[in-house]
Amino acid sequence: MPATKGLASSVRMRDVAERAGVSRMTVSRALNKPDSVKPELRQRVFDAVEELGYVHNHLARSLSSSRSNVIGLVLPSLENSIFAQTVKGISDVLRPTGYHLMLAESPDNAEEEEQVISAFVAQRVGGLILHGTEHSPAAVRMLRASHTPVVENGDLPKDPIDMVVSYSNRAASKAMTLHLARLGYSKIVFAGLASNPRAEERQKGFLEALKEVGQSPDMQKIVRVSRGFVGGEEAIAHIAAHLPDTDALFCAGDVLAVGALFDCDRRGWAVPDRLAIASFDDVDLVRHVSPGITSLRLPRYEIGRRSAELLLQRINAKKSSVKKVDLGFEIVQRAST
Amino acid sequence: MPATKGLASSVRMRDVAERAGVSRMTVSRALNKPDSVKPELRQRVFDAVEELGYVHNHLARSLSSSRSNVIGLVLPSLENSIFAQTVKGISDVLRPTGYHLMLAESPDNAEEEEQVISAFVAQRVGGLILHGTEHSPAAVRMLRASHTPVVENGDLPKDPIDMVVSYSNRAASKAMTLHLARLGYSKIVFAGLASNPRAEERQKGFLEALKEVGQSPDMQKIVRVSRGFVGGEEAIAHIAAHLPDTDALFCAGDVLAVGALFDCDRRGWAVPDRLAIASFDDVDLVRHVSPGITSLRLPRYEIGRRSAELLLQRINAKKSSVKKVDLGFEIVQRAST
DNA sequence: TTGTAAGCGTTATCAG
DNA sequence: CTGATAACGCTTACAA
Repeated sequence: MPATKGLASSVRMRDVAERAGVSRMTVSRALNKPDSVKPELRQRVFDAVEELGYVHNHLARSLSSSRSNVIGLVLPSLENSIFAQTVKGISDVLRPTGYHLMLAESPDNAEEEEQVISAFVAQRVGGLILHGTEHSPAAVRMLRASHTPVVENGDLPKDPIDMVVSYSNRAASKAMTLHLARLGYSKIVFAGLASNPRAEERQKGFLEALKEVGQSPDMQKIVRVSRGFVGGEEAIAHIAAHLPDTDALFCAGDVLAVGALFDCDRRGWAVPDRLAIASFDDVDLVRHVSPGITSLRLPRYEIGRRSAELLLQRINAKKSSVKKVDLGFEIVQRAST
Repeated sequence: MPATKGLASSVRMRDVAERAGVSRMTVSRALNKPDSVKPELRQRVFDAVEELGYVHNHLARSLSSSRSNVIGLVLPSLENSIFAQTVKGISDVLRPTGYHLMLAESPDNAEEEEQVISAFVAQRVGGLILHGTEHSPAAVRMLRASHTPVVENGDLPKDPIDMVVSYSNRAASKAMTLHLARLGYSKIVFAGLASNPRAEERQKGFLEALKEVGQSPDMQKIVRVSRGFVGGEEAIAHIAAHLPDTDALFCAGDVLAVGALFDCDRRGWAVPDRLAIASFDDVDLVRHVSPGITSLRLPRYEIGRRSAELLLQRINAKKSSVKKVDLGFEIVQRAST
């Protein structure tokens, strides 16, 4: 049993207790509920903690109390800075509460996500925020069985695991397409990444809008491209080669749209006269290029804030009322359309 | 003691043991060292795990074994996608080992970092990777006292906490400045963010290079700007107003450089003829703008990979030899200079 | 190869 | 307000 190797740390609560001349429980209380301990003893405890360099063992605390102070966040990728705002929203809520946020990256596929979720559940996190919208049945079962409070962020799923805070990818995509139609564009092409559930919703929204304005929801108007700036170039190349009369390009992501814009520049295509460009997700970059790109502004920060709030409410079992929050979106019209 | 609220999960190892008709130890072994259990029993255990939806409790495991399977990573910000590669490097090493990476964001100041480090130590992580280079004395004491293996990433500090895997900000900055001088630029301005230790090292490198080419290390040649694209605009505005004969701008970050390039575009300044632009950190964006921006390519992925490797070696107490790894950098010459 | 007993460092409970 | 004791769920050490 002696911890000869591995996790060291050595100083235990009992050491602090001895040093301060009190029982372990008094130390525990001084640390967790300072007001419940007489000022004098409390001070002795704090001094002992300081002198010994004691660091509370949350492992033991969680095990014993059946409560964790960590919230897990699963993100599909860190390459995309769009999540930075969501993280900030979560942190701002969590900071004053004593909860800590730990994130893990997981590719956008249910199997790998299951590994990550499983690791978080194994650590018995107090709650989980998931960006992915497609989950393995095993992951869902695990989450439900463990009663881990969960908030999903990436879309408004039909059958949520637990709580949802998001916007509708389909509605946003549809709204932008209608916006383009209203501006007079009639040959709109949609460029998106290879299939993931949110990308598909965005496609559906695009097609729905076409139908609504009396056009055939033609799959030919959808181009599937690679990730990154190069994806935008691919979209333009496709248009140049196969759909030359296209008058507007709607990209399912900022980076794609900027890549497309750069490529138009190189080709001498005037934006928006030869081709209008619109994008999904209003990151800083799209308003700094020229022309600025018309974009969908999504409530990234707010999603983080509300997610954390709901999680804390559920954990503290105050309200369990709210299950689904649709935070909407906004169209930012710029010079590119 | 009953877990009436909070962490639920209910299914314990003993439940699995009963169901499989074996002792808890056999379950434990089947889970952790499958080969040490007879195939038949092992299968019974796995079946029971499956049927009951059991998820291993790593809290209890770590507490009991004094070993953790999580590695913590502290990043100054997620806004900057430069860290995505480092995270990938770490993940690639960790994935096959059963270790899990958990990241936390911490602003670039020692006090807030201390909170985050403290949380990780409280969770008794198996190892820690820190990007910040400036740490509070308390944080260092805590890390040393807990014997947590630590790798620092952001620079090559004089007095490392434990291990270091990085490049030299000063050397990189100096090399790029000398590169510009070699190309014939003689009125070089350096634009950087408000002070953090790495930013200061970059300034020093710039000034050292100036001295080396026989120029006065003049603080007037250093502009302090805001974060983001707007910082690049500020740099150009400063040059236009106060240092109009500047022939090259060296930005201590990509986004700054791109912001500067965009602003030159708007002003009708030809790059590199009116003004050459170079940047720190070779992200995707800088080679997609036109002209492509000359940049310092830093070994982000490799830093992650080596950091994780060193950490695992230290944890497994194989080699404790390597303490400091300088991974260098590379200058990528493009059309902007 | 499997089982038994003790303990990891904390907190819940209840008595004082 | 403080302390003794028994868990929390797992693994180490040792015995069979």
